[in-house]
Amino acid sequence: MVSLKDISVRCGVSVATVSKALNGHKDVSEATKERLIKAAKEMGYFPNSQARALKTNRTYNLGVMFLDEAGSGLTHEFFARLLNSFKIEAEGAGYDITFINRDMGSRKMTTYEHCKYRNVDGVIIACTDFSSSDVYEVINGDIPVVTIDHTFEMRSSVLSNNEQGIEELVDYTYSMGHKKIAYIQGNRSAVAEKRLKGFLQSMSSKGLEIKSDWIITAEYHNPELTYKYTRQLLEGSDRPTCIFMPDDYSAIGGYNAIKDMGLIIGKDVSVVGYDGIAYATLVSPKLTTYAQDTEKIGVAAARKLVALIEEPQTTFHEVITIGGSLVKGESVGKIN
Amino acid sequence: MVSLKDISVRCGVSVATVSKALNGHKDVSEATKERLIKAAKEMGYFPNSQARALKTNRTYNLGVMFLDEAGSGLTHEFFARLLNSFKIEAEGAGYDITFINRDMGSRKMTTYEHCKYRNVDGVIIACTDFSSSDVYEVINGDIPVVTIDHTFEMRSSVLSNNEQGIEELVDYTYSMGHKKIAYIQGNRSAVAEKRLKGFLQSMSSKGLEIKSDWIITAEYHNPELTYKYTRQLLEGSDRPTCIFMPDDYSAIGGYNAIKDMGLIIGKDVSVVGYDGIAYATLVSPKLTTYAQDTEKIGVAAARKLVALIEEPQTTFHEVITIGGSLVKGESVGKIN
DNA sequence: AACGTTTTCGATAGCGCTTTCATCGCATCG
DNA sequence: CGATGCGATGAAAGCGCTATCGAAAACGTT
Repeated sequence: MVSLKDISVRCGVSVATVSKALNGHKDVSEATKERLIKAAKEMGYFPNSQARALKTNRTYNLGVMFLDEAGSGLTHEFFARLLNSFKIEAEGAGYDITFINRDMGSRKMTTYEHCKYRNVDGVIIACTDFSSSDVYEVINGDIPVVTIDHTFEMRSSVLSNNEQGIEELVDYTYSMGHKKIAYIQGNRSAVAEKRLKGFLQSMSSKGLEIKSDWIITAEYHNPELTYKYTRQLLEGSDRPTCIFMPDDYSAIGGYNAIKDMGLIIGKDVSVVGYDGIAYATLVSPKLTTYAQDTEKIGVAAARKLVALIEEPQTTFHEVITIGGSLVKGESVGKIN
Repeated sequence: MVSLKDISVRCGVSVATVSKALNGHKDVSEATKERLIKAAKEMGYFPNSQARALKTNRTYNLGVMFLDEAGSGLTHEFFARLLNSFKIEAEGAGYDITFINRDMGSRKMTTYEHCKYRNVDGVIIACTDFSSSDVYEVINGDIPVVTIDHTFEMRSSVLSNNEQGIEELVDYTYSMGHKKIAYIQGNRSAVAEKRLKGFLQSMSSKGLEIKSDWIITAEYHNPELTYKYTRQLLEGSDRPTCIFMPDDYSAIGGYNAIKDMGLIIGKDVSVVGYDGIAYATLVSPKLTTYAQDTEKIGVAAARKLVALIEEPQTTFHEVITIGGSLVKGESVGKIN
């Protein structure tokens, strides 16, 4: 590896001057600056990020914290898309992405300790158990943090407009004539709570009856469970005409339940998802859902995090809400 | 941040001794070792990975190189699952994962230069354009590399048994009575070639006719294109009884084409996918496919890469093939 | 008691970089 | 012409850590 010293020797200047020239300081003449930059390029110089980090205490590395048990995590399309846009935006700002966890190798450590060990400049927390002690430790630490879909006091977060999303879905469903709507929700979480609130408010503002039997708690990303509860709902004597599913993926479980019972989706029973994943437009009938703007969420999170790192004085903590959009599929039929 | 020096001061020993004690060297007495380790824990000490890397030239960081244009990449389930298991295995061995790309921020650089900049100990290359100059540069560099689903001379790789997978699918399809089989394949690549070879060999070994019109090149992960070609195949006067799709995801495009034409999957036309993604068992009818063992592939890649890094003398380059398994869904019907 | 051997520890150098401060030449000015 | 200021450069320190080597201490042996 070619170092600053190599360049300095070849050009007959000091290491300090080379460093300044390459970092665009102004106290070095244009002439030598040009000469040194040219030499650096010719010699294939690249700075050693470790050495620089050691000196400056800045790694230009961002930690990504998320849960990866139970096959979720990377496999989760919402998260994958989010991470993708976050990554692109962060890279554009000059930051790399590193996964942060607890216990790397034989070295026992908490996630926060891991952050310290790697010296990440900031952390994004998404798709995880926000009540875990690992999250708590990071939140209360001194590293800039942005959380996704969960807010903490004195911290920044990016949220999908979950409440409004559900409301729009209820509006649409109602406009199609549905009055008997069941609601299967995901794991207990801030997101689930927001959505449930949106659902309940919207229902009651329309004067629609909310049967407690029709509010069911299942799990996100679990089609089997949704399958089970969908059957349960449809086997009752009083059937809902429309069922809200926890998310698009688990909605497929609902689809299968309905099909298995010999009913027709969008005619006998309508279905509503949430997320707007790619499959939503591929399944038949196309799923009516609310598309979260994962790209915007990722970008917003990256920008906020970078701002918190680079301009801590002039950056304030805030809750950024990103709107999504209703996707009218074919899974909600008209009722007369 | 508490450093070695802090510990050394508090315990009245030298920095060197503390370092040795914490790294388990044998030239320090059990007594002091114990004492120092205890103090380190009490003081919340964690080594500074940058400083260590600077000295040892080992970062315990692995670079992941993959394409993320065109919405593929992280969103690709095959890759996401692969990365997940790779990550878990690597972390178990004490390595972190960092994404490696070209041009981070304003700093123009090739992927290889990025690796040098971050000093990654090794690189895994997957899901990318293996003919790109960026890959070429890394392959010819001096960093340990493992490639997925593509082999290079003098380098290690992990492959899915693509050839055999397709053969098993042909065997099964044939056993269900199919003789008129069409084959839609993905982008030109080593994988596509292997699979095509498997298909052609298997077909001819059974004496089945291979119509050149029925070998179509589409794209991986592109349901729209598969939709188009599936229609094209079925609109011809001579219809295949079974169509092989590039992958499970694009198979959904085929499903839709068939449904839109008023035909029934598994009865009028049979469908075969490839990959074994989660949706394969959720769509209806369940997709017959060949499940790649992404977990094993990721684990094998991580193990090989770590071996190449840690025991370069006793590790040889090899091509590791990971077997998958036939998934009999409901999309291939019996023909009399 | 004298010597060799082993164990335990510390001083030191240096990884590659940035940053502070001193230096020095040179133009400017009263 | 000496004082002043300014632009350009370099010497040196140090970030936190590991590795080398030599010193010192402890031990065993005759």
